[in-house]
Amino acid sequence: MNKRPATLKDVAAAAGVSTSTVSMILNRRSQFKPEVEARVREAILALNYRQNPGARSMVTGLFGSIGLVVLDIRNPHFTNVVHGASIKAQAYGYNLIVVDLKEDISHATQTVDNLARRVDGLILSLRLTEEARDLPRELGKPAVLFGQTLQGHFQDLQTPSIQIRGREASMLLGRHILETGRRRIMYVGYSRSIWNADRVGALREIAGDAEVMEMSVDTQTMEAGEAIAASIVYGPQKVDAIVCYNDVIAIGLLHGLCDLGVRVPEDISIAGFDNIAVSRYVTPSLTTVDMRSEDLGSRSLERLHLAIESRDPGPTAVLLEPRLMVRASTQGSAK
Amino acid sequence: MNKRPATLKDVAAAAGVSTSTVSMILNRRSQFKPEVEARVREAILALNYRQNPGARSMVTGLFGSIGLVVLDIRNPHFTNVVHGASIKAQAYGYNLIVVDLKEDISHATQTVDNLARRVDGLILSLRLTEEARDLPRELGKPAVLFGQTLQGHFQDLQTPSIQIRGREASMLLGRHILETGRRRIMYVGYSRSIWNADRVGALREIAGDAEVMEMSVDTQTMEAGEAIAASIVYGPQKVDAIVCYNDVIAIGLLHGLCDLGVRVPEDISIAGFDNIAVSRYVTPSLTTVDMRSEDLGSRSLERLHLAIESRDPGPTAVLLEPRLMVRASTQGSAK
DNA sequence: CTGAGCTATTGAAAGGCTTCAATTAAAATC
DNA sequence: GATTTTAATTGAAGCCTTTCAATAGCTCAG
Repeated sequence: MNKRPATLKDVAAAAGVSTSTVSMILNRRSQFKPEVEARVREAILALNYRQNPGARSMVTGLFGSIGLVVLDIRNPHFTNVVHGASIKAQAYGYNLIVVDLKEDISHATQTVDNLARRVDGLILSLRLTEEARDLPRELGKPAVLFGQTLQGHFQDLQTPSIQIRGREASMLLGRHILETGRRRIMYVGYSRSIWNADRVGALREIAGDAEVMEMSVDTQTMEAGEAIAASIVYGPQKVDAIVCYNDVIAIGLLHGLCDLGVRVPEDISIAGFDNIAVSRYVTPSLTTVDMRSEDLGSRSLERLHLAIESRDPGPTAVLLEPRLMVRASTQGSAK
Repeated sequence: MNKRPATLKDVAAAAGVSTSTVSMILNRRSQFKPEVEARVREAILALNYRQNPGARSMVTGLFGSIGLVVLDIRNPHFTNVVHGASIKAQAYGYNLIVVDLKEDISHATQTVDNLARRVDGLILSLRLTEEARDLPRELGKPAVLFGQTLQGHFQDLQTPSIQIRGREASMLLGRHILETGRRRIMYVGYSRSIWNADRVGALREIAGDAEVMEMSVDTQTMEAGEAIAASIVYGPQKVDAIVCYNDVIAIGLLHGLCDLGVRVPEDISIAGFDNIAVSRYVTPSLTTVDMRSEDLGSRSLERLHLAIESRDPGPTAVLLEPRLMVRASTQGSAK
């Protein structure tokens, strides 16, 4: 039942040709008599032969796998990135090795370095290059970075990247909030994020006479968002709108506010980033900015595929436009 | 910059020993003079040597990877399974190759068969064995199945499995709903699920004089849940409680009901399965049954690890207990 | 009919690692 | 100090595939 899998040699013997012939046919390297080819294909089927990936990778240096490193797979944003990448990976015939850092970026260099030895290319969160700027170049493997643009960073990257305009995203959201008459905006950031300054900066730039305040949570969880509600409501600063680092935090916070009897959006309006699936289904439905999570994943994989085949490069950095999704949590003017 | 990575031979030369010695040390196969070992380790560090996984796998037949096949990674239930598995994978030093079937089970056999050739073991959704009963045995690789028990199935599996008691889950939820005085229960299933009969059966078994009705949706999305709301509210049958196939559908449906002006839980109470993170954060918060998603993943990987090391078998099927999570969506008696 | 020019096919090497039997060095015994 | 035991180390084979130079088999021009 658990018999040794057939090898190239077995197939060659069965078809009465040399192993080279079989290998050539498998890799479409040259023309063969149709009759020979048919005989070989038949033998392959009969023996249920599959290439031994180890042996193959030893000589070609290729693995047929791509490594995808995400910060936290439970965050639907990253899940969607994985999903997008997975679709394309399947189309191109790659396996996807998913590494979940679980927000612990400290061993990332080590992890990525290890991963690099067993894949044909890597898709990495832009965030990682902040820890180790030269990481992608030291890998010796093609890599693509994905994530949000960061003012003054990532532009000179040698490594190709799929980036989504971060400042535009903030401004889209900020303008919408200002248009609804809000004047005291709280930005709830994620303390370990490198984008906080960018986000707040963009908001302040368009704020005019409105005030933009700032605070942070320590984990990207709904619990963290919920926990912060009281300090906003009972804090010293009056607030009439909240912009959260992402939808996960926003949803937690939204829930926390409602528990405290705050009316959303009448008393305080609230919004997030990412446009995760559930945002439309919380109450009130959450205004957010679609950060193109799935596109980030699929385009990264496409770009990486090109790099692996060493075709093109094409533009090094692809910029994606965020999309504002206005929903109930910011509808209606301030009272 | 992109110089050839160091090989065993390089290390051996640098340390002044044979390649066998280095290999032995790396695989802790026998005792060496501390001094020799130190010299070798130093050389490894100095040359930044890493084993070539291809070459290694060729001779050992091992890959250092595990394949995890899920039905839909965007469903937080499966995301949590991946997360649980990922934690243990990291602990044991495996890479996790995640394959997302995207609910399309038709090519599963092919996909899994391919995957099996490049991993040391597989973690598969129990659901797959329904398509191809002997799949795990034909793989020639250790496998672990995970998912819900199904009356009259999966008990005689030769393959180890981590199963969660499905009927108990339904009964836990059913009893709770009956205790709140509901008498007309609608079960909203997923049309492609093989567990519908089990779920409904379990509910009917404890229903007494209460009525259990049944309908289905075609995709496991919030949209699908939302879309079905009207047909429940305006349908011919009066309903005072809804049990959904999972939280994703339940959340969509909950939203749809609220849009139609139905008061939850006063008019209709609603519950789901899985206990995904967001269930606590929708309004009203959703009663559900925790299906131990993360444990399913982590225990599957632990079990698989044992099988790969060919230690034990231990019990073939591990049964996990579901946990009822009572929240606002079913609180309070029927009006 | 011969030899040149192609084409279809093959032989053999290479790639990096593990393993087992064999060798050498060290330790123990008398 | 010579000999036996035991421990530390190594040589060489083998894993399976790809590739490149080389061969064999044809065709065709002269």
